[in-house]
Amino acid sequence: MAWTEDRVATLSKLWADGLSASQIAKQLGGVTRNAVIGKVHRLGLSGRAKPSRPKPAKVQSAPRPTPKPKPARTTAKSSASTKTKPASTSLPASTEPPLKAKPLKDGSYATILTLTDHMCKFPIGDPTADEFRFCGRVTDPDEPYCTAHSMVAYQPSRRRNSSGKMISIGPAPTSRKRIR
DNA sequence: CCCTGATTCGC
DNA sequence: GCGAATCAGG
Repeated sequence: MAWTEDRVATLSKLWADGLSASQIAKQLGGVTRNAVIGKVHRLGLSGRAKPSRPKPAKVQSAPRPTPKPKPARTTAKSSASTKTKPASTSLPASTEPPLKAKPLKDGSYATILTLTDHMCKFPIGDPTADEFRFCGRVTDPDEPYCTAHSMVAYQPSRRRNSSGKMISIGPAPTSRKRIR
């Protein structure tokens, strides 16, 4: 399974959303959690919830039989500070858009198998549940999400409504399913 | 024992 | 670049 643009986009979103690698792997399908983690590292976005760690005192002193006498690895690549995630779209309004999860109304939902190029790939529902689907609305040829969902997807930070109601779209890092 | 991410290295 | 194997920690 190749890492297409939309899959990488989904991966990035879910990873930034706080989902674990195994959950992302199950959702994407065809990959293991190791693949997800490996890709995440390759993309350069490994530490997401670790802003307070300028000195990664890794205790990698394990006597693993891995000969590595060449420390030519310049660790000066982690330059990302507490910067927010770059949003491709413009900054949304102060209040969240009135757009909620909107699956197809004729009953046919888009799944990971029925997704095509111009279908919105915004995840809806619990990723670990069987009822998990995607938006499926028409999108621009470039963006993985429909116009409305792209704004939601690239929100800089999660906010709660004044009535204590969470934005009920996207995957929620709740519930864990037993596998294996 | 279950899970998590991190790293290495053969492909 | 990819990901299984492995490591290390919670």
